[in-house]
Amino acid sequence: MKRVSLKDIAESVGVSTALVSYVLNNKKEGRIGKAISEKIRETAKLMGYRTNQIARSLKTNKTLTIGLIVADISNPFSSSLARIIEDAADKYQYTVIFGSSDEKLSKFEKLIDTFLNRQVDGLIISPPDGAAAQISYLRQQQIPLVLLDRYFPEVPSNYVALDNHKASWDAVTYLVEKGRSRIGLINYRSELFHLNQRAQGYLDALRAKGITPLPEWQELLPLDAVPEGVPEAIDRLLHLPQPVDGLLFASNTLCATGLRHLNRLSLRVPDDLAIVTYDETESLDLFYAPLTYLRQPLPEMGRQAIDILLKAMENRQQTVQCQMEATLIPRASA
Amino acid sequence: MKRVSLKDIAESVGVSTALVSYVLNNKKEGRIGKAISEKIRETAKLMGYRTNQIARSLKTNKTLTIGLIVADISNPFSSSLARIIEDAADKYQYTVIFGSSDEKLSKFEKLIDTFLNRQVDGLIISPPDGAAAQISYLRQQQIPLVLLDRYFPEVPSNYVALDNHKASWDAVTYLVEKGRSRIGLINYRSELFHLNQRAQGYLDALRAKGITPLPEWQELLPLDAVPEGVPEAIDRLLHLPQPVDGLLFASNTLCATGLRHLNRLSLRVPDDLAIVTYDETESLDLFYAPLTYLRQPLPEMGRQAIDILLKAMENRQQTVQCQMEATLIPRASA
DNA sequence: GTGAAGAGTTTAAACGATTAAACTTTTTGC
DNA sequence: GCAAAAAGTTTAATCGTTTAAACTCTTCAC
Repeated sequence: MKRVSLKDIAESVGVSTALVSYVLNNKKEGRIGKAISEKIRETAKLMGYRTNQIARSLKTNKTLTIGLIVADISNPFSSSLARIIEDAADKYQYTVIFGSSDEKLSKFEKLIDTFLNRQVDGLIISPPDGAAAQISYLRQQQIPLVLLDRYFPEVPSNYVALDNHKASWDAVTYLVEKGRSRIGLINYRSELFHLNQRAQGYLDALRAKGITPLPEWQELLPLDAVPEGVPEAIDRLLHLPQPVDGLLFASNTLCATGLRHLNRLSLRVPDDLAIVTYDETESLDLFYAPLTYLRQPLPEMGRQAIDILLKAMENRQQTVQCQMEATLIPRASA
Repeated sequence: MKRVSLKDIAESVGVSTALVSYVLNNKKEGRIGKAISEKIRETAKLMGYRTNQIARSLKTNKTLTIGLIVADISNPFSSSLARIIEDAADKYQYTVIFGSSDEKLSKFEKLIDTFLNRQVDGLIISPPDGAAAQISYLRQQQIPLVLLDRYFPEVPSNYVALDNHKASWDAVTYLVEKGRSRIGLINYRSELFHLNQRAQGYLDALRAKGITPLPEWQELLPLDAVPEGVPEAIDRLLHLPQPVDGLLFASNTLCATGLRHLNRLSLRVPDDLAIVTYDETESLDLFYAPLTYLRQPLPEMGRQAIDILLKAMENRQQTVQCQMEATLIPRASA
């Protein structure tokens, strides 16, 4: 069942492959005989022709493919973005290949390698900790790229990210204004700038409100120790001499794990503990006190990422950096 | 910043491109001079050579790419499978391109088209309603493929799917044995075989237990009316002259929407209403009565799908059909 | 009638790899 | 010493497109 090529059509119609190509691509408008053009189209359809995109890519040096690297496609945050990017890319005929780095630099490098070998036209990347050098290499190689969700302030590059400092600031300010004064933060232990910004915003907001943040209010967990780590962290925060009365989760995963644990405790949200979390997941609704959360504008972020990427693919010069704002959605938990 | 090709290396070293190709691909082992082989490798590294996978694909007629079509990559069911498939594919050097059909035949056809133009080596597909003809076409074209989660009993093809009849049967039997006698089912209105099996298993299990299922116990919702539909359906079931005392959700989305509504009602789960649902999501844990659910063996399903696909890519003849069993995980809701 | 313009089509190279087959040089056996 | 085998390397075709340039007819103006 050999696939039909331009040549097959050309032979069948009795013309050159060039003509077939011109007709099927609507090039040389008007300069092609009506009758023959019809005949070619017909024959192509009849023979079930489909463009070999690989051959075309080789010749045109465009694959119409975008590489998407996320931390973990099975995380709702990533998969929501993936969906938005898929749709936006599709509008411009682009197809998306994806990979999950699992926050591991080695996996990340492997994915970059694979995607470059496949000649992707551009990359949308949520880089893991330590990927600054790779990003900088890609830029130097003039690979069109946009960082999404995370970036490295020391490495110039396009990015679309949340203003995490402000988001944390808003969340903490809100908690303080709701009367909380000892506010905990559960975050990852990592060098990732966006996570540090989440911490910094938290600290700065507390200080701005005249509260001196205690070091023990901040719980930092290794990236790979969430299931056990979060419950322990919560317990520590609740067993301080002065237990926290407010809590901010720095990610959906931390929060989901945390809520499961809180469900088992006797304390009551929000009376004993007010909670705000980053990110939106369906589970936030089902907790007995639906969670107050920081909504990231994912649709805008995804669309912006594609827009910037497309621009970068045309013009490799300029750098676009896009800071988005989170919206605090107040609900029952705080 | 032109990319480096075999030719560039060949010229730089002063040999033919053939030799460079042989060396870099470790072909013709032993038949190549040690010194020159070293030199070539060195130069390749120095010049930053990377294989142009597009050119290779054109020649070898293999793209090392798998097309994955799901209903919606942002649905946790799909993205979990995507992740498993990504990992399994990666083991064999395959990359995954994906697309969401949104349960629309037209989108599905477009995706198939795009993926075939891109010469994917094989397809893993969760087909939407009405896609039987396309599947049958693909088979006739000898495109290696595996259906996942759904299949068409009238169209022979490889598939990996749940034994949905048994899963529903188990769930209903469990509910009846827990003392429930009026059991509702919230399902989609569709021709999709797997959904019908979920309904059929439900009906058969009731009858096997000597219960005559009332038609009004079965609520069928259009695929695009979940947000409004589910609450209404629940209300109808609860306002029957003899309200239902057990309920089975046929999917994670139906359930998530349902739980949100149930949270607002005064009735108590499981006392007033026992619930079982298909699929696993983190939100099931956070409902005040953690949900009893039917766990699909996603890791096995994903791995099997890749296994079968790889086999199909070698040998287009045989058809493998793989029925998996769901596990009922009893928890607080029933 | 003739040269130029226009219309319609073909030629042929190129993209960057792979690989069978051919070729050249060295080694080996006797 | 010399043929044959082995070792090492090159030649050249090919995959299926795209596309500039060349080519061949008509048609038209004057």
